[in-house]
Amino acid sequence: MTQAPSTPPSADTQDGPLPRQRRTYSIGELARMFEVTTRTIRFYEQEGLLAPERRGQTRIYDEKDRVRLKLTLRGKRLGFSLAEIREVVMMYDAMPDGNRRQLQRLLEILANKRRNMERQLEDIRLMQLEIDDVERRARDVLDGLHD
Amino acid sequence: MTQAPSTPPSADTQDGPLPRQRRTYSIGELARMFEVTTRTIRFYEQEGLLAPERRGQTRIYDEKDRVRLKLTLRGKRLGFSLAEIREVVMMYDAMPDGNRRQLQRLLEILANKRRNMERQLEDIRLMQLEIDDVERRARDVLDGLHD
DNA sequence: GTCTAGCTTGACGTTAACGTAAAGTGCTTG
DNA sequence: CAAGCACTTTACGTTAACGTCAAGCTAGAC
Repeated sequence: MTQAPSTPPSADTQDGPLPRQRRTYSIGELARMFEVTTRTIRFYEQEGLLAPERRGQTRIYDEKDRVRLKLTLRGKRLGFSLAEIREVVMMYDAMPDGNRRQLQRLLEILANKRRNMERQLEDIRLMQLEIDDVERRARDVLDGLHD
Repeated sequence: MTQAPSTPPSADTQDGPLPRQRRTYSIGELARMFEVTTRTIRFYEQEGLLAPERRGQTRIYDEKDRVRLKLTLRGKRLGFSLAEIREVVMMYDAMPDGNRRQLQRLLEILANKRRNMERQLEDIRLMQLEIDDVERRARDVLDGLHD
């Protein structure tokens, strides 16, 4: 429950115009931030989705890591497996020097995900209609129950 | 691969205005229809999501069962657990004589699912933007690769 | 110092959602 | 009637995604 930023002032010399966005996070911070456990975050690293630096033994996460975690969790909420997410993330990272086949494969995957999401959109639309219907009926029954 | 409706003509007497929608399905038909295995369908029954009639030992599915399976699979695609789906489905079935607390609970669950789906919609929107971005970059790199 | 909070690795446990194999039943088709 | 196919039950196996200890390191607070 205690919130303490991982980098307290530390009264260093040199606090000029430091690269503004160079903030870092501890594993616990990220865990609270996204409401997952530290175990989860370490597991994602083990699965190749994150690769934080180390200060000695301790993991240090930067902005890029945070974004990756965010995207990963979003992917999860949409039902993608960690393996799928990793595939895209890794290809994205290797993009600048990716060869043609890799890039073509990436485009395929993206097209797939797009189709997947189109379907999900449709599913959501339909499911919302169903829910509307069920709710309406439930309310009707409730109204009929004026004791 | 062979498709044969479960109720071949059977050359019975009496083929007048039979209750038009009284069609039934075998487990294999449903499986092919929704591209799941029969194991899956039996599993759903075991989990209380389906309750087909029996002709002897064999399961006979009617239109209502088919719809249930459809809704179940849609729910799955949206990331709901079988337990969640069952809860809604069972309450829906028990509705006419459901007591007030049950119905209130149902409304809660529905509100929850609604929130869930709102979030999914947002996730999809964001994810689509990400994908657009990644795809654009991939294409840029590909274009730069004119050998 | 020593105490605490938060970090580490390692390893086994757990749950959901099926897969898969074995062995038997029942219809219909040549 | 024998073959074949779709169906049945039983039961153990599998995979993903973590949970849950255990045991130990480390940096700052008192």
